[in-house]
Amino acid sequence: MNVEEVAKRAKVSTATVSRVLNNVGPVKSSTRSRVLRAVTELKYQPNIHARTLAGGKSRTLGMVVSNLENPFFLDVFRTMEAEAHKNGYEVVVANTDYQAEQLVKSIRLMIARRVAGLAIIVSETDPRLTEELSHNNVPVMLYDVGAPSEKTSNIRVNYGGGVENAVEYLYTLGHRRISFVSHHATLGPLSVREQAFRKTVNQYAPEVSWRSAVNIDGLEGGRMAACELLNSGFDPTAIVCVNDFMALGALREIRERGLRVPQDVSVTGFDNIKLSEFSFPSLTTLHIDREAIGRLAVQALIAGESGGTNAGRETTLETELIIRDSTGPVRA
Amino acid sequence: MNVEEVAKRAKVSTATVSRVLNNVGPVKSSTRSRVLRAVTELKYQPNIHARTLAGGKSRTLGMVVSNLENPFFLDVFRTMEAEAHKNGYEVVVANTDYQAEQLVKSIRLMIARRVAGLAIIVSETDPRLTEELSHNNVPVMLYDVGAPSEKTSNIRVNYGGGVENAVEYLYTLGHRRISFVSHHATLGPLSVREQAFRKTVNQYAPEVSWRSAVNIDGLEGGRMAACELLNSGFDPTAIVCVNDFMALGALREIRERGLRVPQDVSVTGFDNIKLSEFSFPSLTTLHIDREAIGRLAVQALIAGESGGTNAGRETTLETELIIRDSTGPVRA
DNA sequence: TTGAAAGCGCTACCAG
DNA sequence: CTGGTAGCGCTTTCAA
Repeated sequence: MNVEEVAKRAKVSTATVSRVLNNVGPVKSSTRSRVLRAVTELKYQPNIHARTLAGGKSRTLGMVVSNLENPFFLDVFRTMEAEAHKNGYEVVVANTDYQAEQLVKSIRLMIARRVAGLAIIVSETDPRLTEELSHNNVPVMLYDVGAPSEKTSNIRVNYGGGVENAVEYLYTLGHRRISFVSHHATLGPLSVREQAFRKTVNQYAPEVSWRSAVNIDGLEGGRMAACELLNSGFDPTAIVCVNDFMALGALREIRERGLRVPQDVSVTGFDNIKLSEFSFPSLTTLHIDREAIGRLAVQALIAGESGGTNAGRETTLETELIIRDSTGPVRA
Repeated sequence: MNVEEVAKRAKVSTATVSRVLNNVGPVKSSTRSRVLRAVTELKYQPNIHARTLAGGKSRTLGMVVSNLENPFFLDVFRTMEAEAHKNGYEVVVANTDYQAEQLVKSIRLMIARRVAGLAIIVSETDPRLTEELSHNNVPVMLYDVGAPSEKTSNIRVNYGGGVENAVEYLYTLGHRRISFVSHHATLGPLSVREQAFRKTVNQYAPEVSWRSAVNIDGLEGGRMAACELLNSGFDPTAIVCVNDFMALGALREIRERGLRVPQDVSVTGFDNIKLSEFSFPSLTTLHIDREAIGRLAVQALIAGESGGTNAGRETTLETELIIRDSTGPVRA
């Protein structure tokens, strides 16, 4: 099924069919309806590949994330998709599992697809990327990683500020032995977060001591990290987690040991994913506006595509401390 | 950047470049390496659209799901993707939010993309589909919905058997007032599940009474459904949830009211998502083998594409009762 | 073992 | 307002 068959049936040229389907150029309304009828009768679906090839432009945005399993990324995807649809775009997503090799593959695939724009929301990085990305001049939106440049917009979160808030809050509650649970500590954005934590607790040194644990991102990892901490003899009264997803795992480990949250150990997360309201106890966390991320990403990409001046922009989002039931005064 | 430039640089024809890139036909090894060098030097990425257009076949599988937010669907996606990659395919996903209109749009998009195969893992349906799907003859894999036909493979889960297991188990524990929490009761697959529940509890009537509540799929919905049930005066001692995701929400509501699980109310889920091990208390549930679903789907689609005989197949998966901490003997 | 050239299905430009 | 047609970048015969 192709334009030609539709054209034949509607007794017009393929050019006219194209005009009707794309709403461009003048078409007599009687002709238009004849074409439209042929289209429905034939159940014709334009071939997207032929379309992008001929038109030279794609209506698809790419999105690469580190871990779709983490609801944080899924939320961003959903808002990106909603915003994209509003503008007549589609979005395809790729997952890297925090592996640089996979990142490179995913980005190459996106380039092979000639996406109209590419949102890269990952923690890992690879030297090959900067080069390859700038080589093809597709609009790029980087979240949390990499320096802003000509063809690139950046969205960042003031993570340091958030961690600081959390730690200060815990200090106020009387906590003096505070732990940090994180993942992939060697990756840029994550190490920045750990440093922010260290810097903050060190402001209270030597009154406050700390210890951190690193594991894989996820429920399992959060649990194992908490396990390590609880076995270490450090005896933390509070655990600050790099994200809610890991915090949920930590919560589980703590309760499994018969410890109470927050009476024995306080826990904080980061992101404010939906699940954090539904855990038991509900999680104190720092809210990140995922909707803003998705919205800004799409807007930057679409603007960048049309040569707009939105590229090169850098936006920083602030976090907000959400106090729930997983934190409380330190035990006597 | 296109084949021609690569060809020029390697001093060969575009045909030869194509042969090298696709590993087809004979190419002298010296020529091959010359081409390969040109490719890397130029950072050439073949245009996927031109490729599928010229080749007439796509290496992309489509997947349409009702609710990516529910980890069940995400798990299927991940295994499909892994299996697809093994076979040199990609997969693109679309989300319907249980809306028939969105389903139709998504499927049209997939057809426009000329996917090599389409896995439809949704609960909603639309009369237009059967027609449109068979019109284009793309291999289709249907999960849980629709009748098997020529070009269609089906995967089903013995949901009824699972619900029966759960109810019997609860009966054994002494429960006599059992509730059912579900979503989208009007949609085929969901109503089947509710009927299975009713049928099973009715076997114990009048000794056992029941009441069900319907809400949206998700944490929020599970919570509201539980709220409704708990306010209804029915005073259930056990709540059977149509999936783990909703069960998590129900759990939250129950505990928020100061009721204990399982001492005051027992709860069961369905799916055995990772989260069900991490809730508090951990969730008794029925395991569905998502890996099998993803694997079977990809295999059926790829076989169907090459005209294999795998289409028309119907596979039914059994569930397995996983007993954890959210169920216990009824209170005295 | 290689090259020339004919499409794949569509859009966009140029005439009319 | 409409039709003819030249590509878009690639694969795939067919000859050489």
